[in-house]
Amino acid sequence: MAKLQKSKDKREALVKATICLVNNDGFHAAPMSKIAKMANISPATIYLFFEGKQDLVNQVYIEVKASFSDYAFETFTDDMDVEAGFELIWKRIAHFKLKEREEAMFLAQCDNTPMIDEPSRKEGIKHLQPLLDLWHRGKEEGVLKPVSDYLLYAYSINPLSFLMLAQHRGECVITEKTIIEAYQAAWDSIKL
Amino acid sequence: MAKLQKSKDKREALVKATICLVNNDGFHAAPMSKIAKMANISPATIYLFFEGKQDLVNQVYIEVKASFSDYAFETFTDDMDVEAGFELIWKRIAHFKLKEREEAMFLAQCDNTPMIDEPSRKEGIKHLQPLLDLWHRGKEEGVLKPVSDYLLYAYSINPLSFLMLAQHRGECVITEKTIIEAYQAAWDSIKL
Amino acid sequence: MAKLQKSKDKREALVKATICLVNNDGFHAAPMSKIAKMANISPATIYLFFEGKQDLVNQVYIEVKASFSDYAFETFTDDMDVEAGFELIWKRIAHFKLKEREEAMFLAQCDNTPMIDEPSRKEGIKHLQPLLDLWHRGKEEGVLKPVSDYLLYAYSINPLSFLMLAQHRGECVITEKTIIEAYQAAWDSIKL
Amino acid sequence: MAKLQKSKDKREALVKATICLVNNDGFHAAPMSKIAKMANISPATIYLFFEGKQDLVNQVYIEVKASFSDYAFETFTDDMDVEAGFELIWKRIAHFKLKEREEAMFLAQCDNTPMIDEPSRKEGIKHLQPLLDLWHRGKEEGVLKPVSDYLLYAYSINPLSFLMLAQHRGECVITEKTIIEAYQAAWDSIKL
DNA sequence: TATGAATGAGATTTCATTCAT
DNA sequence: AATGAATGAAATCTCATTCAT
Repeated sequence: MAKLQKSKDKREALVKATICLVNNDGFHAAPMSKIAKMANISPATIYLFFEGKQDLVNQVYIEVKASFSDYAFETFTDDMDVEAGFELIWKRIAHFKLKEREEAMFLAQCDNTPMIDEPSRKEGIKHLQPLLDLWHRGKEEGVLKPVSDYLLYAYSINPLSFLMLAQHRGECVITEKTIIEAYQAAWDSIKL
Repeated sequence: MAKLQKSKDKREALVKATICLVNNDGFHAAPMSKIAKMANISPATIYLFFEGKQDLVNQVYIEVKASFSDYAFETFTDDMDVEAGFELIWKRIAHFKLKEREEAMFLAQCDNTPMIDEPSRKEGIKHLQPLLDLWHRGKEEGVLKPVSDYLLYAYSINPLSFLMLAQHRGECVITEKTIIEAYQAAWDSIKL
Repeated sequence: MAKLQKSKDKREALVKATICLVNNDGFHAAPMSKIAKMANISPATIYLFFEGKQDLVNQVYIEVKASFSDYAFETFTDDMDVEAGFELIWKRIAHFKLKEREEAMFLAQCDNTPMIDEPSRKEGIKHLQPLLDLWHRGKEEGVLKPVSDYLLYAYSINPLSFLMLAQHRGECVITEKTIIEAYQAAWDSIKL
Repeated sequence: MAKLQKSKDKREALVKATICLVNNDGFHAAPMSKIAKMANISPATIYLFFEGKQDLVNQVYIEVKASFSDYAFETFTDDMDVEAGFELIWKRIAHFKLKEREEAMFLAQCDNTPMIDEPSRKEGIKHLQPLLDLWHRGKEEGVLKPVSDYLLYAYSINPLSFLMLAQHRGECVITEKTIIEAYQAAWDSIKL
């Protein structure tokens, strides 16, 4: 049990290190040796947990995406009305991005880069289903614009990633007020 | 003259090859040797035009960003009223992204990655000034929401990049109808 | 322990190979790959011990210089009178140059070339202090000419390097008789 | 004639550039392209004057050595008595090294490095014959120690190179007084 | 004669991965 | 399970040299 714990700790450290290095230097400047050093383990040990670098990144992506989705939908139930449900989910997402900046940044980079392979990307997206269902209902009820989910996502969810990145580069600061304004913009863009 | 032309051609080929390879494989999987091969020149020749790989990518970014901005603002004059001006610029941007998919993709990846260094990023952003001026006017006139430019950009411009990427991955198709819907979402998100 | 030993052996082999190749071909014709091959290791392994080629050469220089100085001053104590002390040191130096031809040759090349960077050169020279102290005393006692240490070194110590090089090129042979004659010349040049 | 002059100028510029760069960076850091740039000609043009880099360096060596020897022996005639003749030559050599620092430095580096090939080295040494003849006479007359020419050279001539190098590195300054002291040391080391 | 452009060959260095322990 | 050492393969970059003009 203690051993198993230690093993989990190592894996956890690896995941953290990967996120941190990829965020700051990009995939191409995050060598395995650096990741290992930052996680305080030997490079060779990485291969006990992951098949290789691609697998490491893929798995980190999937896990972070899952943790992101879990957070986003934790308080949501599908009996909520569409606007309330959307606001709830949106705010949870925004909160996650503020609270878990490192993980959010990592996802943003993964989503705009050929860094993750297709199967893993698909796997990561699956968790968004509750939101898609909600949107489906919203369109049926005439609350949301009758446009594709990609469009809804592009306008109501994805902009948060852009704001995150800008903040990370020190170009702007995201405050509580920003969040309120952003939600308004998000909702305005998709509501009918 | 003929020589100069040939030299320009080589540079041009290099730029094209860089865009293409980075789009498909990412910065880390676009080695100089591959870029050279695709441009049909010797790897050594790259260094006649660029100081190194970082410089190559930086310069390509700046050039593509400039060509993007030139296109976006070509028909815009600052005597237009805010909504008309915005629609004009927005549609030019959308058109550019449809027409020059490769270049647009490249920009999307650069803008979401620590691939480009800070000075080059700054250089690339400078060209957006006319849009920022228009927004400034829009806020003064009470046509636009009184929020930061980053927010306006995140909600009205950036979503197009997301749609581009999704299309590139084969997840969705962008049609004329999509563009109309997208414009509506964009304008709804920022108009007062 | 066995492992550590092996690691030290590799480093040792690298140092030996560097000295040998630089002696015969010069810095510019001693590529890392050749050095690695001669030391029977992979080129990549060099970088486990040294930061790069410049660091490799610098460190080899410092080590050889230290080993040279250690030998030169091993039997010297500062209670010896000046002439006896000088003769002792001089002969040790001469002996070192005859015995450790490779190392002596290497030092000669380093000392006459912009091959070693300034800090390392300074580091290497530090070890000569006992000789400088002896000379200081010699000048005070009126045994040595009241001239700068550089002059004393140039005339009493450095000529040995020239003879070494000439012998290495096959131009002359250094015998015991040569050493005796050389010492006489050295002493004559600096004694008052 | 004008053309011939221009051609000679180019060659001259090449020689100067080679000396300068090798002095400051060493043979290994004096690429043909840098030499060409410093001489204000195209790299290709070097090959109109020299067969390649090795040939360039060899020829520069031979020329500088010849110019050095010419200067050294210009005022010497073999009817002088040994001490006077030696003093004359020695002082001319010292003067050359002070006056033509760049060229002297270059020779010092060539003489301690596997930079020059054997035939060229031999060629360069030939010019020293008058000094060797003088020494031969000096030994016969019992004025000089009966030791090999290499020893005489090592102790009476070569030390000047060491002083030059030390001065170039900024470690010491050679003044008129230094020259007088150095001559004394030189003569003391070889006179019987 | 002179050159700017171009390059093949090779130098240095990096890195994902493996292996002996 | 865990690792430090080691490395093959490949990446970036340099340079002496050549070629078309």
